[in-house]
Amino acid sequence: MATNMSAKPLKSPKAIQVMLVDDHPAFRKGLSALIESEPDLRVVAETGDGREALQIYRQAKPDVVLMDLRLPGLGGVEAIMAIRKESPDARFIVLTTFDTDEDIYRAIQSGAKSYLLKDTPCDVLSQTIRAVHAGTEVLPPKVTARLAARQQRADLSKREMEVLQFLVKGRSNKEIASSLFVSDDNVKAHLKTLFSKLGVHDRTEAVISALRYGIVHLD
Amino acid sequence: MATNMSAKPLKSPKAIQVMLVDDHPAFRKGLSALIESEPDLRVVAETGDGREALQIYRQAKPDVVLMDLRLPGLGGVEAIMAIRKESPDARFIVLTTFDTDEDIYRAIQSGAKSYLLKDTPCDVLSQTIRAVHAGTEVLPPKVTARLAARQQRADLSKREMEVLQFLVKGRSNKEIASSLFVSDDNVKAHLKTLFSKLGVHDRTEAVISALRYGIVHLD
DNA sequence: CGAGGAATTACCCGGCTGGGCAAATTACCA
DNA sequence: TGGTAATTTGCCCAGCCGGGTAATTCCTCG
Repeated sequence: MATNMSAKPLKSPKAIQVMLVDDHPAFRKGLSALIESEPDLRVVAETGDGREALQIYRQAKPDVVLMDLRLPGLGGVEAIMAIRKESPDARFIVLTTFDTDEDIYRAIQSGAKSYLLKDTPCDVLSQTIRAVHAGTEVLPPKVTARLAARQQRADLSKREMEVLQFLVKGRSNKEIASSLFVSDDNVKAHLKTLFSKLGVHDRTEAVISALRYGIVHLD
Repeated sequence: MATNMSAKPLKSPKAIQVMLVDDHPAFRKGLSALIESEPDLRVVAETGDGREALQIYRQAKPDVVLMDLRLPGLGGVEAIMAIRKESPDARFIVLTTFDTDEDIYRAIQSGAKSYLLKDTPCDVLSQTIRAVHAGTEVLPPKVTARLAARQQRADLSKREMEVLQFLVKGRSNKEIASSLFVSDDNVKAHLKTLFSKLGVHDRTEAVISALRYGIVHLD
């Protein structure tokens, strides 16, 4: 605790520069404490807002970004894509509570190098930061399994996604048809392919699996 | 930072004793740092497991418990009830990511004195700990609103709940009927009252609102 | 340029679903 | 003990839903 009475810097100038993006202040505080307690790691920026993350990244130019997925302002995946558009070499670790197939898939698609759940032990966290900084991808077995499961599933077409959005709002075929300015039968046609892609037999099951997979959300 | 070189204790012996129950190590670390930075607050115990919470409470006898809801081992509400059975005066602050009507309702029913979301600012957190220790109930406006909304809704009967459980599994009327050893028509009868209580017109909408309200979950 | 996938519409049909109406039994509370 | 709520079964019926089959247009990729 009291080993740093002299004027020399607490951190090596070559410490890995970490940025935190998470909307839970206390969680950020915990991550900070954790990271700062490692001699070779350093927190150089943090925010709880997705949109703000982009600006702050520009200023701080961190080596590694710890990013939550559900954020006010801009989603984590969108934030990653926005930052990578300007800085393709940016390295991201997604750190979140959510572990659906689709969340994981989209995060990796967007360029995240690792995907960890928030119940990850502290030592694994710091190790992952070092690994990702060194260029390694770090994916826990469960995450890899989910990713594989996702890739088994057929992608939904654009129209099928639209229909699915209405399904999780509880809309009937007629309502969906008139919202999309198409015929009743057309909605039924899309539902048929949607059901087979999701491996279900009716709309209620479709909503349930879509929510389970994380393809759509309730909010 | 360096004001504590002497041998006198860092904390007043009368500091409020706080216990943390949350399965995110880093979040707990953040809460600890936050609480320990207040002279009148002190973390005396922590765990990430619901079942363990009971034993640890017995040993530590904290003044206030910060409790998450989704926990391995035993749910937060169940843990609160178990502890209050032995120690009716125990004071709980629920601190969670979930904010459904039903989660809030059950937490308050179980005897929690406050309900905060994890994105709560740090200063509000410490203030709430002091307030709850002093015997005050602390409920943010949004939480109060949800609680009021919950009380508007009619309670579901035991049987209606059972039927609802099957609905969120995607079961058909026939399947539900044979699982419950009742007639087809009986399931339809329960669905009728269920729909009217939830304010919906079909099973898909019923599943959606039940999930929204937090009456049932997907896992 | 041809093949294939996406989007669209159409028809038929059996079955499940949801609404309305009625009634008997049980159980618990006032 | 009387009333209220929960649980149960039954019947009728209109309508939405899901499966099968088919054909057209458009766009893209090889």
